[in-house]
Order: sequence, then structure tokens, then C-alpha cells
Amino acid sequence: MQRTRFGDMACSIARTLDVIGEPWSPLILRDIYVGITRFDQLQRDLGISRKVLTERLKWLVDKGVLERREYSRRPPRHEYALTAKGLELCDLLLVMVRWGDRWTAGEAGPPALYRHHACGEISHVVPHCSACGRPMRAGDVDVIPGPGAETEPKPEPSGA
Amino acid sequence: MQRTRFGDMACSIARTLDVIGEPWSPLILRDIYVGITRFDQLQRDLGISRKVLTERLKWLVDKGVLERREYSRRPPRHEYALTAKGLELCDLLLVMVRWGDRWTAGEAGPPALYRHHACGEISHVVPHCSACGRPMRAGDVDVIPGPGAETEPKPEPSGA
DNA sequence: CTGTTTAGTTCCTTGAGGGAACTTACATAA
DNA sequence: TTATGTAAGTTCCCTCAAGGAACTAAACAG
Repeated sequence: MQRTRFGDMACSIARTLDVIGEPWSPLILRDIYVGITRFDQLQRDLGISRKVLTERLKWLVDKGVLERREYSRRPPRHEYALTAKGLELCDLLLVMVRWGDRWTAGEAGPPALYRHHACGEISHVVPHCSACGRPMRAGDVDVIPGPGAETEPKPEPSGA
Repeated sequence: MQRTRFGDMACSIARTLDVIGEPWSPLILRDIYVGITRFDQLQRDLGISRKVLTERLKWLVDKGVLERREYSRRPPRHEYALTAKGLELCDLLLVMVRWGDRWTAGEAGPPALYRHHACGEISHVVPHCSACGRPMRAGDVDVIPGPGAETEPKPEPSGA
């Protein structure tokens, strides 16, 4: 299909898409986040082709988002786990969940609920400002050029 | 390519991906968010094929995320604008920006900066709990089944 | 009447995704 | 010892979506 590479653009959105923008990648991340960590489990749960699953897992491991680890040798068995970098990507999933719940959930309501450890309440995420702590939505900011405009991104992550 | 449909899954992440999961869609949204709103502008800025751009814009309008409006008749000219639904999707972009800045920005730093209207500071978004107001990250929640598990999503949005 | 701008549409080629069968390495049951 | 099962892939072929470039339509400018 010959896909345009997003990784070289001077844009953090494009660079993030380069990592998890391929179809299936966010759903693979979600599954591993909720404890579906093995190849066959993932394949069955998602209904993804084994070929594509292999490619995606390899890519996500290479990008340092997932870690492939042996949980048994003899027989050799592996599972996939989130790295710190990957867990932070799951914050993104929570924001996607919020939008999907608001705009795509039918009469029945949201497919899943989220309980916050700190307060025990069923709730959802709201983006806040790291500086003042108040809510910060897309309509509440000005975008201005940063120091890294017009430059290449980080070469490649060496490990996790 | 025969792509699996995500829109029918009982998962708000999959349903959100159904709307903006195709390659280019988030970048189109970003461009419109920052004021690049016309067909040729978008095509040049993104380097996207005109064919795919046409398809994506039509899809996003159908999904109620964008609005196609005439800014001149005679000659007939159109531009694309975010709906409320679309602007809320841009919250997602800000979270992607944050991750991209943290994990993919090189020595030069982030390509763009964001100033919060309320406080005037250059900052970034942090997901907070809608119930208690404290930070709420992917590691801070339990996922439990919701009422809409095992059901179909909303039929289709009629308008914006 | 020719050229330009905006907003697409059409056509062809390539290559990514789907699907199913096949492979390897081991464990267990008969 | 052979058959059966399982986990984790790999290989193969086919279809259809993305890229790219050329073409079209409607209006305006000179």
C-alpha cells in the first residue's frame, strides 16, 4: 500500500502516530494493559491476522513500548508487557475511552467503567494544565512554534 | 486491503479508532485545529494524496467531526471546520503531543508549545479524575465491565 | 480567449492486511 | 513410541486501500 512515514515529521502527533498509528496497535496495547499478554490470546481476542499481530508486536517492542519476555523456557513461552513508555501511552487510551463513551456509546451506556484508586469513584479523565492545575482543553490553548520545529526527531530508542 | 471494521466492537477505544483511526485523520484534524482548513492547503501541508484527502474529509464530515461549509459562492469555495464533537477529539491530540514530546522529541526539544489561556503558562496536559480532581493515569485505575458491554454502538450520528 | 485557483475525480500501480495452512519446540496421554 | 495438544510464530496467496499523477469543472483575472 506504500504508506507515508510519519516518524520524520516535525510534529509530536505525527511521531506518536508513527509508533501506535497503525491499525490494531492501540487495541493491542489495550489488551496487554488489561492482562491479555500472550500471542494466541491476543490473536483470538482481537480477531487479528497472526501475520499482522507478529509485525505489530515486533514494531512495538522495537519502539520500546512493549517488552517481550520469556515466562517459561522448556517449553519456550513468551508474553508481552508494557514498559514505562508503553504505560504512558495508555493514558492516551483513557482519553480515547472518554471520547468514545461520550460520542459513540449507545443507549446501553459505556462498555467499560474505570474506578480511580485514589478516590474509589467511577470516573473518567479530564485533561488539566500541568502549570496551574485547572482544566485545559483543546479550545483553551494557543499553539506556538517550539525549539524543535524544523528538526529531526530522536534517532531511535536503543532499548525500553 | 480489506480492513476489519472497528466500529461494531463493544469498546470505546475501537469505536474512537473507527472515526479517526485511519492514517492521516488525526493530522487532518490537527491542521484544521490550527487553521489550515481548505482542501488545497491541507493537501500541500500534509503531502497527502488528493484522493485519500477527499475520502477522509468525507468520512469525518459523515461522522459529525467536521463540517463542510461554503465560505464563498460564486466562485463556489468550501472550507472545513471542527464541530463540538471534533474539538473534543483535539483533546486527544494534546495528549498525543504530550507523549510525543516526552518520548520522541530530540535534543532540540518539542516542535510546538502550548500556552494555557487561563494561566498564560507554557504547559502540557495531565489527565485528572473527573470525580476527585487528582491526577489519574493508566496505572491508577481498575477497569470493570460497564452496562454497554456486549452491545452494539449508537446506530449513526444524524448530524454534528 | 487564455491562464489561474479551488476543489475535487479518475486511473493505474504497489504493497499492506486478511485468512488459512504450515512449522517448530516442547509436554502429556495412550 | 507414537499420537495429540498448545504456544508462538512463519509462509503463501488474494484483495483492496494508499500513493501519485493526470484530468475535470466552475468561476474569475487579464
